[in-house]
Amino acid sequence: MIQNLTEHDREHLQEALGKSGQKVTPQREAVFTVLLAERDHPTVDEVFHRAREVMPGLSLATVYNCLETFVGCGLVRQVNHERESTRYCPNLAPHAHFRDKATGRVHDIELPADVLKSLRSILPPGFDSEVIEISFHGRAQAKDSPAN
Amino acid sequence: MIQNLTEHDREHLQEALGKSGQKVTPQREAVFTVLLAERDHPTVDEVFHRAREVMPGLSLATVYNCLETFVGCGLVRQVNHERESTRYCPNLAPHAHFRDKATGRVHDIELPADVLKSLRSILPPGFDSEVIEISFHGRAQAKDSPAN
DNA sequence: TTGCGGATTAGACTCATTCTAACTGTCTTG
DNA sequence: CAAGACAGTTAGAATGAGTCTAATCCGCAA
Repeated sequence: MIQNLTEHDREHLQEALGKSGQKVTPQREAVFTVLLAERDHPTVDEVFHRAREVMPGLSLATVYNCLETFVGCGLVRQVNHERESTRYCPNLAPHAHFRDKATGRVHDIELPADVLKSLRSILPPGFDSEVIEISFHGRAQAKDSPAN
Repeated sequence: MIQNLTEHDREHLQEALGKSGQKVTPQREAVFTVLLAERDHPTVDEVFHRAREVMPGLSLATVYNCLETFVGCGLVRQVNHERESTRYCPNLAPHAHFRDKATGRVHDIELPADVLKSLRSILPPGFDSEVIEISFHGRAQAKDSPAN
């Protein structure tokens, strides 16, 4: 089920970690692989269980550590909805999130540059934003393949 | 410091509670008063401490209950940022939130109808959203009066 | 006056996340 | 090779926001 990383993804991992002076470890590779394998915005716990199948000794603390590291070097994004468990997403393109009320599933919604721009424009002068989070909450019609 | 409710606000409270079959109680009035008095997006704990000054016997559980009730009948909105404590906001007009990295303070950012509309337009067909949350995270220049 | 039901209360509990301290493995330098 | 340094990993304890529970309170109706 969980494939190995492609050469390309492995380099991506290596480069991002390297830039902030960190190394590729088997654990980090396993966690990263899990994130890329199924892009369904898993929680830490879900990542933990999936990665365990491949690396049984892996500890929960390490999964937290890896994910934090990845976020720190820009490899993945955190997704928070209300006070639910944090989810992780390897999609780095600007996008919003839609959480389906019925299933709890999170879908990525593409965010066109002009919309992003108009959104930035509502900030009064003096406000300088690095991160914008946009999340919708509602119902999605069927369509069970998660929109990446 | 904490004024009594204006007649207008009291009616607003009464009406909203009444609509969902609930009553105005001294505790609810106190909590609501606190929310209106200082619109700085307080956490539950902050609401608790402020309301205590006026009603010393008030319990934390009740503050949670009141706030949940208010959210349920549309009197206030919850504001979540990452995994920090939930904050509460009596501003019902559509608006985004800006969290100042330096101070942690949350500012309301007016959200013009056309921006809101363009935002809604990015949802693919089949996605029906009831709630949109937009939050910025960055630095705000000085200006210590919270932009309501 | 009795009883009902919503509201309130204190404290126990949950559970995601963070912290701590010990351990591992690798790299360096002597 | 030995010794130290050091990042990374680990299990389990600690934290803390939020929820649950069971007892109590209070206004009102029978």
